[in-house]
Amino acid sequence: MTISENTFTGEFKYTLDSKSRLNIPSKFRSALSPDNDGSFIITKGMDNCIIVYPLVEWQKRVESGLRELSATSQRNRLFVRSITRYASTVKLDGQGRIQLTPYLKDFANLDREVQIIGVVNKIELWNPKNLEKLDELSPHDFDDLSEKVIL
Amino acid sequence: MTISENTFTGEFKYTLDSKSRLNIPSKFRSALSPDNDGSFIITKGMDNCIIVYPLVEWQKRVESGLRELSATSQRNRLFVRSITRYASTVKLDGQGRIQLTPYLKDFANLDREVQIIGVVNKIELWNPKNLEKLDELSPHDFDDLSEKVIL
DNA sequence: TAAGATTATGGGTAGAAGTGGGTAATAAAC
DNA sequence: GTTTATTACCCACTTCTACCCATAATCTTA
Repeated sequence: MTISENTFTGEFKYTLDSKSRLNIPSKFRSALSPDNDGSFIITKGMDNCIIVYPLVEWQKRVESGLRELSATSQRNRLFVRSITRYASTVKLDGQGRIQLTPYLKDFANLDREVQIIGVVNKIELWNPKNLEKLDELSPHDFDDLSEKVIL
Repeated sequence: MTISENTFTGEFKYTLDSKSRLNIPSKFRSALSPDNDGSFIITKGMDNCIIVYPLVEWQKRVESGLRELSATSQRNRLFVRSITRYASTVKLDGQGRIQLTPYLKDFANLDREVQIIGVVNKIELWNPKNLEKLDELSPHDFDDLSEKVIL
């Protein structure tokens, strides 16, 4: 609504129920543009987390990036396959939840607690413990990048 | 009537109520351009303060920088995540207040008294005690820091 | 100065949000 | 073809919050 569409920020700690269902924060749901029809693509992230893309964001990505990458080298093809292989479409249920696949749930070491983070055009799902382990960016790197973004 | 839109100057000392609501000075509210629809982004600053951006100011930064940063380098991923993680959208209520998130309130060590400072295109929220400490810095250090305080 | 408007602060409440569980429909396995 | 497992769709409960109304202090202006 007030937020620009398909842009997500903020952090939430929600719980996964016995049916592997996860509530998507209402702020994220309302940021989802209508043409997504309440659908996301969930797939493997690169840091032991699950990535959730709005359907249309995923499609953009496939068209602009992955397609070209996959044609070039074997290394790229492997990379692309590793991403698309475990990607699946999920749709919000009546209560605003999505269902995680067993593979992804296992991949991200999720049991009950899930840390949900908005990262601009996608959403990341973390086991809170894995998130803690993540190395913080060095102040130098932070400054360096900050200058490019001018926050 | 106002100096210029989305430009904030001056200092105020307001109180946080039992529901973690904070009044935004009326001078700041009237400086807020209408396209913000009364919304801000609040996030972590350096030195234990909270930074409040008008929504459109934040969006400019996202579009000019964050969104473009590639998701494929670990360094960039850490950077983008570290910024968006604690950023959340808040909207003025009927009385001109915003609600702080528990995390940020804790991060800035806020209990009841809040020092609100206009810093050109953003607003900073401080625990008055932390501000006193900052005043002890030499003017040179202060200037130096100010230029680098990006968040 | 008096009267009205604006501002800062407090609190109640209806509705929304997060969570849990039952059951019918569908798919998979035997 | 029958049984078992999974999924989709309801309904129920508790907690939280956005919205409303209220009051006192301050500012504006006639």
